[in-house]
Amino acid sequence: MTTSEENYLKVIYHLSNLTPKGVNTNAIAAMLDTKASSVTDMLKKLSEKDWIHYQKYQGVSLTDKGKFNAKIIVRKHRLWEVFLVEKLGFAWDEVHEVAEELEHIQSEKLINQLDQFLNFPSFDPHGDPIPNAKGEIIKIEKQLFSEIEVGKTITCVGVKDTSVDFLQYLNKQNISLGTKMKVLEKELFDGTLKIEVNSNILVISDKIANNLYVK
Amino acid sequence: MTTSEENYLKVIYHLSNLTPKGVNTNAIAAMLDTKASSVTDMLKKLSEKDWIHYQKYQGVSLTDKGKFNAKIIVRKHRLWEVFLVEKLGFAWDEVHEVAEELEHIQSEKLINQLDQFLNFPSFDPHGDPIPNAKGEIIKIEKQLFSEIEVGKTITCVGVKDTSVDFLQYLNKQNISLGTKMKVLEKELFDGTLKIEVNSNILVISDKIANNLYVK
DNA sequence: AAATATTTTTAGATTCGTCTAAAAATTAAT
DNA sequence: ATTAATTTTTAGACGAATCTAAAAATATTT
Repeated sequence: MTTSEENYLKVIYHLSNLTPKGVNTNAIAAMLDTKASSVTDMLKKLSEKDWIHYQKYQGVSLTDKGKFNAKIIVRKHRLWEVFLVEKLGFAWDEVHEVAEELEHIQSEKLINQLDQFLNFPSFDPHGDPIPNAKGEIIKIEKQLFSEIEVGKTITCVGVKDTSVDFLQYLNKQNISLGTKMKVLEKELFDGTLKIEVNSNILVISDKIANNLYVK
Repeated sequence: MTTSEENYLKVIYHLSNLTPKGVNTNAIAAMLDTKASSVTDMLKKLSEKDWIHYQKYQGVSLTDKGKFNAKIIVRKHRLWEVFLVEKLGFAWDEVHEVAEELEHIQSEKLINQLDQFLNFPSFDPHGDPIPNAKGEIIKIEKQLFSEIEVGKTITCVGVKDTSVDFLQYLNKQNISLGTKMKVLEKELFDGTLKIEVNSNILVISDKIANNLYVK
């Protein structure tokens, strides 16, 4: 499996979890920062290898084989992220790019030993669950912060957007996994929230609240 | 720098340490398991980038820039090998292939943090020295086992050949880094040695003795 | 020093993943 | 239900890294 093929599988996997029906060519192209025509070419190849169901103009979905492969790539990505943060002292906003490279290293033994070395972590530094060697993922109930009622106190358990900009914004506000936050006010007009974090009052936008998972 | 370019630099670096003059096209091709014509193509590219001195038919040598790059790749390779053995429980005959992939991950921070995490090791699991971040390598005096006189007791400090076959032969004979060995007899005709290892008597061929570094 | 063998380079082709531009199919709007 | 807009696919090309086959340069042998 080439690096390029792996990247396509991973993107289709992530998009499948958002789009119940088939995944669009254009959506894949946008995620991979490539052209729709390149995507079509690759879809044919992935279909040949029986990793996706593909019918012209109808969008794609992963086969069982393809889904398993995708999960293993996600597993590798997230385990490496844990390694970088826990063992090498990286910040959560520094790991993505390096993990994008490390996830393509081909060695089952490597990844399973790494898993053991890290004590079989269940979540990566952004709160996303790590598939086990069989591709199984534990599902945790979590809500978007934007859905929480006024007066409730919740704990941050994940981020939806994992971009450097967003993560650094959270750093600046001292929000990280495990941070407790109380919703003080919610603006009906634009969804802006006034919240209490670490005994400070903070105003966060609708967009921020829509990218924070809490419990 | 592409993976392919890195592999060429690394091979030229290793061959330069054996061949004082220019490195041959054919030698590079043999090491990379490719064709001489492919090598010529790449040499032109490396020369363009000022990583090698190249004149048609004259063999090549690394520029200062090229040599530094090569040493950083060697540094990465050997640090990853240490990681695999020390942290993930790999045997010394299992690390090469995986390290060949890991050495191409592009992140200065990654490799320097890894170095620190491993406590700035000086040698890899095969006894080869690890260049520091500046590309400096400590040189240790060591001899080939084949050059040791009868009656002397020495310690294994490295292997010249790092192939799986050779390393597994050493495993079988319980020879590893740090193993003490005494030369009991040396056959003049073919260089065969009779030695004492871990209170056992062992006969090793000339070829074995020529691939073991001792002190 | 000429003939032979070896090494290296060139020329042209191939595969992979990508691109642009244009055509075809699908979806949305009037 | 046409027309218009969008999405997707096809056709043809390109750069990177490789290959084969043949030509050119260098090295070796007699």
